[in-house]
Amino acid sequence: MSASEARIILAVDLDYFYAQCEEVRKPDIKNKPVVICVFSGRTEDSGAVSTANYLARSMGVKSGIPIVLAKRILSKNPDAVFLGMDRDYYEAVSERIMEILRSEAPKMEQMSVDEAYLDITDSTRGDFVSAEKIATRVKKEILDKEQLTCSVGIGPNKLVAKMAVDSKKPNGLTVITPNQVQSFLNPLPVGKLFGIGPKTEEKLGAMGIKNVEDLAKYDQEKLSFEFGKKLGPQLKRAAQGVDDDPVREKELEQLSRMITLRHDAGKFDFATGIAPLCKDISNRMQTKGLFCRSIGIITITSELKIKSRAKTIDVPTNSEATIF
DNA sequence: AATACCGGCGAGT
DNA sequence: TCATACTCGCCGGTATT
Repeated sequence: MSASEARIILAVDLDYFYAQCEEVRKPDIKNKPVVICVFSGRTEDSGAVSTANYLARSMGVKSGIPIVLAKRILSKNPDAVFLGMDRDYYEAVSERIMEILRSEAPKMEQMSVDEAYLDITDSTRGDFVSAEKIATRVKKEILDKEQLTCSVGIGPNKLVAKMAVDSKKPNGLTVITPNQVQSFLNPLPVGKLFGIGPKTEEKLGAMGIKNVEDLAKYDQEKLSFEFGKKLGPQLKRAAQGVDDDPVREKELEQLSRMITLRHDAGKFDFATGIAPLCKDISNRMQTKGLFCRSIGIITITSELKIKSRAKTIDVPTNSEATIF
């Protein structure tokens, strides 16, 4: 790669975001275990934990576990706080923070409500010491203006920046320069590599690939055969810390609305069940001035199997009736 | 042969 | 029953042009 292509990418990740937002809003819960819940309404406490503050995490409460399990874990902790998710509030906080980040670097890509990448190649002129100063400034600005901590990772591309930010949380700042990339990634188990989840980790393990170094050295042809012509090469490149994906603002391409049915379906009246969801989606699209041609429905069965059906129409729409 | 679409998975927050 | 609500990307297969 020529010197002109070298980049410096900064990844920002707001710490335990929903729970931290609640701590700012309700300072009295700051030193208690805080658990943000998505109540499904099936029974009293059915649903899952969205996120939890670090005190709750230290006791074993983490994202995705059932609320009843979290309550069991914290049952000896009378001051534990369980709050329903308030997405509108978190999104409002997020928007203000994303504005701060955008003002720091115009090349900004928001990945989710609490994560973003900045391409700071230009303002640092390729200097990682200068990059670290920007990171410190960003952290201070978010803390001063919103009383929130975040973690920052800096690397030569999005993948390494992401791996760096994940390596030290909360309130972390990790810099990985190009000549540190291999020693940083090599010893990690492949499952820690961004993009490799449980299924892929299992399959790689069966092939004798345990850590990132094993994957980085593995035969390209065999990887392509096992994982396809896209994912195969991508896996090896990721293991080598190579990633050319540019930082760019992405347009929202999918909007969805999901609910848990109050009871198992048996026979289910789609007309009454789906109508409110169509209305929600239509409202959101009209607010954002969006139109769509592809409309689908997804169901998840009691065995957690996914069934989906989709249609593409000729004339773009955002009308409730058409979507319905 | 190229492109679009479909349904199912996998991954991440 | 312990198992939320999103969003994005890829795969193999089929349909359309």
